[in-house]
Amino acid sequence: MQKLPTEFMNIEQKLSEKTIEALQLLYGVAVEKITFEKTSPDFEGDLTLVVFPFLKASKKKPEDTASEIGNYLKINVAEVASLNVVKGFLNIVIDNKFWLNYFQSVNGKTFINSVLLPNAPTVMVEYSSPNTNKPLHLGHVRNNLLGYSVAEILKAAGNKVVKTNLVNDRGIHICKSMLAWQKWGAGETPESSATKGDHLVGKYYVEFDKRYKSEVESQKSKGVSQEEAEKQAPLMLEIQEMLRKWEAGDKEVRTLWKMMNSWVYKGFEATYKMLGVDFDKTYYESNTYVLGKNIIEEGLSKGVLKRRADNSVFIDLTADGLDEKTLLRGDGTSVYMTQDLGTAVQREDEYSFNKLIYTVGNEQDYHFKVLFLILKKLDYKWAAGLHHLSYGMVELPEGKMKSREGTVVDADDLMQEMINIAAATTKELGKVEGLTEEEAQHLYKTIGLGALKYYMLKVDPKKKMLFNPAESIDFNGNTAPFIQFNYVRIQSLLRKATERGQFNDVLKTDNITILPKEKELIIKIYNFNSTIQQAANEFSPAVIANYVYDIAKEYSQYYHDTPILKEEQKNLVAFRLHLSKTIAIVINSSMKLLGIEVPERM
RNA sequence: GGUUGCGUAGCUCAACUGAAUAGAGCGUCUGACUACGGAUCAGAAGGCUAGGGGUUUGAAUCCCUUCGCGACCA
Repeated sequence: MQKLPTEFMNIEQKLSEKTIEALQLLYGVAVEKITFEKTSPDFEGDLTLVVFPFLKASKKKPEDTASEIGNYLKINVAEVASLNVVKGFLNIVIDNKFWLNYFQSVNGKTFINSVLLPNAPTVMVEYSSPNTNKPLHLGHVRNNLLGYSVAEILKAAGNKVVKTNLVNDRGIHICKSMLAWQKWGAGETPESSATKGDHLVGKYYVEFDKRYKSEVESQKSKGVSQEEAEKQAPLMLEIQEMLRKWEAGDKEVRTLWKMMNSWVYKGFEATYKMLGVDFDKTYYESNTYVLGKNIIEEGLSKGVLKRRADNSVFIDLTADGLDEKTLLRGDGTSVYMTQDLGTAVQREDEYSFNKLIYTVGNEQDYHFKVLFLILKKLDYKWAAGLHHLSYGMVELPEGKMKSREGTVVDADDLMQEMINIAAATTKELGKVEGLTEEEAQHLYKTIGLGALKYYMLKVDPKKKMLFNPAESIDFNGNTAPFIQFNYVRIQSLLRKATERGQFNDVLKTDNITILPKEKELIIKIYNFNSTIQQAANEFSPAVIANYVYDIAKEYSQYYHDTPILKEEQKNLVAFRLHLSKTIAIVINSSMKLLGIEVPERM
């Protein structure tokens, strides 16, 4: 983390200490902690103390109490330039020199330190978690972007991060595409059909579903009930037989499974690469699904788990407001929960993490609540570091995505679509002049995917969101292209200034009167580190997204009404250029945390 | 039915975890506009924060309740 000048770091604390002193001296109350707030933009000042809580002790009017405390601070804290009192709010103005000094100390520096402390906590972030029977869709996109961004934010906040992916590569749904391919695929491969592997396998999954449904329908027309028809359809019997063979390690089935999965992985790899996400470690359910049974034994011996008459094992969570949860069926087979217990323990053994973050949709809120509670009851002390990063569904303007109605938005198609829109818009605005074809293509990708990523990340993860592609790629408003544009404009400004020789290397801040907007910007820069911390604590890229938009917008206004290069005073021009440059660095760093690239020209 | 999450301008989202007149963007209306790069700028309208009650000096935020939407669990 960037070191702030001690003087600056101390200002809030100094004020806080002196306030405590004042309260003791004036009213004889002992207060442990005082926090200052940022002054509302409508009022003059930088920091604000709310005095309402002290009225009981002072037995005076809010205004008088505020003035008394204020006067004490003015005398005892040198950096206090002036004060004003509005009702119960004491607004403190900090000396301009102070902001300038601060700015000088961060000028042009990178804010995110990539060197970790030796005792940095380890945080594991699991995300993506795809099934190998179909390609990724819009919902996965939100998952991947969230997981990746949260991992980057945690890194920036000083954690050692391990990104993991748990691939669901086994089970009945995987067998479906296998069987369909075997029966009707006629040896089709990704190469022979020029199709991405995951899309090809997905096609057979759909094929199976279609045929199976028609079987069920024909059974029903013979008077069989829905439930019976589903169970007795020949395809269902075949698929179950295939799953049995897979579990028994049947050579033929396993070979088919391996081949089709390898197609899918190749497809996923391309999608991940395009999306810009990656993993340090990939787990496969085919390896982990047997885990967890030993934990059940352990739990039984500890008496935390109990066995029913039918031999199934369960845990009673009714005292915690939850239900009884079965962990092992009567026939000894395990359930999802069993596997997740085993996986968590295995990961702790491998990495001894301080935190483990599961990026999974909010439809699984209950599952994770139960999982974490069981691990706590089993007395694993690391269970306190488990966290479910739960996110809401992505909806489209036309409504919800339903795979059955064919309204699923495919991830690859979506990304291509975004790039196409970006290309069309960019060309229309005449921004590609002088770029080679290759550079132009790269720019479209940067803008298109940036727009997509920003649009999905700017919303609070736990809330459901509406995805509107056209709106996301707007060059104005709260969008990535707007932020990227402001970054690019600064680069252009700096180039021009360098040509004119206005950009001195050494920044001198003597005799500068800073504008209110400049002070605002400096304060925002100052808040960058605490914003990263907040985002890390909340596991929320939205915090960063809103921050970077705010600073870009503020800068945009500043740029518009300040003649940066026209000013006579040389050191003022240099200051404004340095301020611009630092803002560009903040924008770039923030966008990196969101996994978004910024172009140098656009 | 049980559990749980959500409900903020016409629309998409904020509000630093309880503070000042609830903020942006898009859209709408009214005026401006020969800067270093605006796909511009300045103003305006738009809100009983789903409804009701409570706690508090102070509530979009915490508690209770009704309604609406969703998700899980049978």
